[in-house]
Amino acid sequence: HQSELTRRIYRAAGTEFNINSAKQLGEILFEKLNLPILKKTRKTGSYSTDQAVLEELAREYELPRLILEYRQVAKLKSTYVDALPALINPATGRIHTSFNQTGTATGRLSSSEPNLQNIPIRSELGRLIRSAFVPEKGNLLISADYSQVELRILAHLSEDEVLISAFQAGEDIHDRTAREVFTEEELKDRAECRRRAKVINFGIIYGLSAFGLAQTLGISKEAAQSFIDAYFNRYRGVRAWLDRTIEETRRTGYTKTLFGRIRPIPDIQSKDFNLRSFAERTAVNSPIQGSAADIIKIAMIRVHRSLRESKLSAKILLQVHDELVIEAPEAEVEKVRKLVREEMEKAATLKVPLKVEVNVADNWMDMK
DNA sequence: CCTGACTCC
DNA sequence: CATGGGAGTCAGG
Repeated sequence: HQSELTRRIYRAAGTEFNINSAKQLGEILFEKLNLPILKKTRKTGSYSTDQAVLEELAREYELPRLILEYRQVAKLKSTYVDALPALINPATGRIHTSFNQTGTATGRLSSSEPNLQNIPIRSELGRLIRSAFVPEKGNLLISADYSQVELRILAHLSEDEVLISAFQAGEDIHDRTAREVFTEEELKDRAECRRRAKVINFGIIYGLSAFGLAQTLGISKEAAQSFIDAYFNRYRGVRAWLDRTIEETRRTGYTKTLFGRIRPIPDIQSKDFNLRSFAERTAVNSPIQGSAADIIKIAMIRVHRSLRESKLSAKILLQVHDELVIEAPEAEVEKVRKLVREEMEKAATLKVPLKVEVNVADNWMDMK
């Protein structure tokens, strides 16, 4: 645990210091121990000690490895373990978040005080925090999440033939991209190819560059560029849509979601390359992320209405961008499962089906 | 109050 | 030339 980690860090550093201070840590790593300076921070030009830097240094040195572990534990403790119990409302015995409906640029909701849209799930230790979220006695939690909703929206918007046929056939989209992009020889390591294809698929939605892909996959920029070229060679419709969307945004000055939500993108006409590049990535991402936000909002209304009309007492507890968490009496679970899937899948009719995964458990950790 | 770090989709 | 979209919270300074 944390105190043991702290001792080991002081020993590796050869001195005691405030581990939470990026400034002090930078001085220890790069001035006292003379580790290689891989990156400076953007605004202040100080030594970067971010995750990517520490991970690279951790290949050769002990201290950065310990710091990474310390930071993970410290964050989980301060943000969740220490903070959440104090926010239990004595009247209800529950934590109540605020959902903000006008805070984001794309139409997503945000959640605050506390943010229940960023409860840990990826790390083993972090996941344990989810097990503290439980339903009332006699009830169960139901989680319903849209499968690959943003890539399905991309398929719809771009009308790309390969993407559409993959989703219509119910294929694993990352596997399909792997088969489209990589050679027979490369595909012998199927798992690695799928992992890379997944990074590419998501990256496309964010306007990924060869440099960014190279960084993420730990490969050369040239190799990354050839993957991207291979992707666009197979997904011609996606390339055309990206180009068309940027061109149209440049002309009109705004982007629009499937349901008409507008986001002004003034920088798209900037002469500053940096500003304009950010604007172009925003212009392709916003209609995708924003349409997904539109769809789940429609789904929330449909689910709520349908639960009421069916005289069910199940309640929507949370929305986490592509997921709804519902609390239902055990006796209602089978009905609610079916109802939620249907209402979410029918919230919008696209050129590809919307698919929803439903899971049930007696706590939020065991739901997947 | 800003920055940089960590958490999520 | 810089280099993946959208958020919130925490600690340090």
